[in-house]
Amino acid sequence: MLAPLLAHIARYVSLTAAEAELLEAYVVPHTLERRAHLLREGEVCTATYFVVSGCLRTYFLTEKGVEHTLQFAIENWWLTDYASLDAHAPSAFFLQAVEPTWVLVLEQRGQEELFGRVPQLERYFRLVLQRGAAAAQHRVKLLYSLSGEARYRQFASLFPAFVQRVPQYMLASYLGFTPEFLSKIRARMGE
Amino acid sequence: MLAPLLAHIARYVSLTAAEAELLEAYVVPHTLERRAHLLREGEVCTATYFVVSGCLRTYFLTEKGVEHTLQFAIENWWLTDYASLDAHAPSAFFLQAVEPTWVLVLEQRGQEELFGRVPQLERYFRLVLQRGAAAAQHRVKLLYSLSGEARYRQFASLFPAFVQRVPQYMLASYLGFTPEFLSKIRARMGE
DNA sequence: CGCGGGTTTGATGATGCTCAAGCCCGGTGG
DNA sequence: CCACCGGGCTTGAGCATCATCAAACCCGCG
Repeated sequence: MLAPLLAHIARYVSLTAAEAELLEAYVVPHTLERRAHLLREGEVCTATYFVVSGCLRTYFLTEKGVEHTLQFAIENWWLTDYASLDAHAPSAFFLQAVEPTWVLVLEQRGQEELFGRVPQLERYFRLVLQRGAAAAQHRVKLLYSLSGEARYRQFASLFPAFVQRVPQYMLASYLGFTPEFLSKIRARMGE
Repeated sequence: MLAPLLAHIARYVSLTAAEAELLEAYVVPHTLERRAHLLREGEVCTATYFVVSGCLRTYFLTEKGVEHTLQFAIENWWLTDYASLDAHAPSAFFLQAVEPTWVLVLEQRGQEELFGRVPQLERYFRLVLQRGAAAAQHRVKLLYSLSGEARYRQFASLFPAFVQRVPQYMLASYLGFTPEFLSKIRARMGE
């Protein structure tokens, strides 16, 4: 069932019933357990993933083995490693399910053909990427303008539910500091 | 003359001569003096800009008046504020020429019509955005995995010419630290 | 019950900021 | 042609933020 994807697409462009059916041939549903990986460092990324329910993240490891989360993707977000996808090169990142997650898989292979047949989809993905670019700019702006503690406060007030869903160490690594420091922030906020 | 843009487009998709001519009607050349602005905080962004020669940057100001550079765009890069463009909302950013710069202006208005007539352009911009998404991920990875000094060393070794072209305070604000600190790094590297 | 991953707590210290002063150098006006 | 700006770069002292390391703790799960 790809109804959630069709609903999301409809926010940006309109497809005919025939076009929607065409799309169906290119998209495969897949379920993931908590902590399951879609991609590991060194592998070549061959698909983009649409989150129907649950949550994915992109992270990488430093030489010392420390995790850093680059991105979370919740319902209605697409996630992939574009650098690896484009260049057919080994990825520097991991793609992982944060919790039990239901995704739709769109393989890169054959995608150009699909877009040739359904040009509205090419527009849809352009708009999705545009939204992603805006989000990335906003992300860097936050990293640069706020202190670690202020970033946490803002994030927690914007997405209180999400803070509950995600392990603290992932959140810390997303916000750009250590789990120990996050713990100290929370202690200060508690009193 | 939009030959440089056509050359760049040809790297990704192929246009017929008629399509290239169509594009010409939508693109306006514009020259900018050093430090001239294309967009200021609070204004609504209505176009995307292609750098033919020179250099643009996106920056913003904190409440204390400190500048932070989010992005540089040199030859063959597109730059805009997608958040403002999409939502027709006041921008949080400034777009500015770092040096005398020659840009091509593609107004948002009428763009959908253009893409309707030349679907290959929609693909081109999707691919440009994909490349931008990859660059944004890489950027955050660098911010998270390297110290300030290491970021400067890496940047200087990758783009030695660019370090010459740009004022140090802009570079510092792009790399995520203060001009004073950059000065101290350089002093240490000198000896 | 015990194990183990995740979180907490505390001591110590490095990284990079703030503030303030001086300096270098290109541009402008007298 | 020189004097004087003034913006940008440099230098230094003191300090805040946040990392590191290590130990204890908590709690769900086998």
